[in-house]
Amino acid sequence: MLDKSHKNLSCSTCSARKDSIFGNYCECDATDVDDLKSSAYYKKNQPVFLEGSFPRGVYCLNQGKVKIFARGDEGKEQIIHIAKEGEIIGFRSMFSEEPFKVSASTLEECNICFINKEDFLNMIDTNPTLRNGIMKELSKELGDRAMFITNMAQKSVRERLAFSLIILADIYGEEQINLTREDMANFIGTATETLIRLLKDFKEEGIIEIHTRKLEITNKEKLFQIAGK
Amino acid sequence: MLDKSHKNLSCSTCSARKDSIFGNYCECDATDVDDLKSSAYYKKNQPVFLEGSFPRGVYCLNQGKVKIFARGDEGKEQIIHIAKEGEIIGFRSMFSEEPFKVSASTLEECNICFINKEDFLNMIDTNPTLRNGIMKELSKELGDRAMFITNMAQKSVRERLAFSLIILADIYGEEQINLTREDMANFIGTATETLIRLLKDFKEEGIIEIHTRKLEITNKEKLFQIAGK
DNA sequence: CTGAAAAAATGACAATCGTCAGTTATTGTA
DNA sequence: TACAATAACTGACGATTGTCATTTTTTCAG
Repeated sequence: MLDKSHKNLSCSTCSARKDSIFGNYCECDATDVDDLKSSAYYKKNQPVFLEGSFPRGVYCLNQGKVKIFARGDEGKEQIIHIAKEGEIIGFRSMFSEEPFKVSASTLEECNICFINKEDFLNMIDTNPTLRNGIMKELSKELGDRAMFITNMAQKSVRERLAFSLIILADIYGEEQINLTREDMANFIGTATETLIRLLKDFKEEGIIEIHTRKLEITNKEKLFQIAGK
Repeated sequence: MLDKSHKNLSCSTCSARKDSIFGNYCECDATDVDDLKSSAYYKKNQPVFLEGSFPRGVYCLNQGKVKIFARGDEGKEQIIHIAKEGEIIGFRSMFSEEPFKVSASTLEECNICFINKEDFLNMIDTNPTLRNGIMKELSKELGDRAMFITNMAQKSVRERLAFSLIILADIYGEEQINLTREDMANFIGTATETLIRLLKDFKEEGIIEIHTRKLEITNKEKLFQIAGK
């Protein structure tokens, strides 16, 4: 259970900071950001922002994971990205001056800081290093999405599952992968039933161990092999 | 046949300029850019830049269409985007400081201008309007790709074909859509044979007319209906 | 601790779609 | 204009994957 007295959160002691854009690109004192931000506790499955709405600022993840997803025509979620500690989310629509094209929702308990739109844009304007970091980030993501699209279009579901498990293992790090079957299916782009069957196959092949909700990868080599390259 | 004496190209008389980032965001005189750029004629199916290489600058399309594509594990192309007159391509990897994640190749005869990396980055640094335009562009594309991924993952090939034809009609404007079946299949994310069969269906349903290579859309309403929303 | 609700799992079945193998049509060039 | 090369097309077939219906397991609030 996370500490809900979120008032205590401080950028200077934020353990996620080292992995963030702020940590990497901003020479400025952490206290500069501290004064601008507010913090909030989010419980599991709580929306952070919604497709179609206009951004009021950016969100910086202190603790917990957040899914970024779009909805298909029949309302089915397609998870585009899973953000972890240190990531800043929701800044794209601020630059494009469009409403959000995607929604964000917590996958577990989270502590999330918020920086106001004007303050953030002001930081970008006055801090070239931060600005370049953001541009680098945007460009990198565009490259990643090109690969994501290619995988979606050309790989079988089995291959995509292997590929996605590698990505998820990276996101979850030391922890075990902890997603509902539905979320995982929506990340891979398949039906929940198909995912469940394939997970069973992987288990029988000794690639993963299933501890109810949590997944442990026992043969990463083979995952790479199935995913292709 | 395009004029191959590309030395004549000038930004101030460039008909593509009004649709470009330069036209929209750059108050600076067109002659500023003119002095920096060089121009070149590309014949059909000529590479502009290649996945894995490092960018030396950016390319601005004066005339013609260019496909942007990634390759899957077995070398199969996945077309991510088709760029038309006025678009600037190849600037993402310059910011991310990574090699190109995608390749670009002409789909027809093209005239393409080139701006050196240093000159372009210098323009970005000194021109906030242009810079914001670029950031807006990057963000917009990220939003578009989220939708692209969702379509790929959730729509049937028939739905994706309808959707893609709408996009292609927009890109080709007054002209008729003119792509090889293979390129079109690689854009939609399907096998060439499947595409051909579906085009035949669409023709029989009175949605398109096929003039050998060129496609004409005769019932756009129905395309929207099939594509979903 | 218990029961209701949510999630996970299984089975049966059909449709979509990719693959392979071969034919016909078109294009570009000598 | 002819011919070789490339692209477009057709047919047959099976594997993959989605859908629907149902059962089992897990979660969580009272």
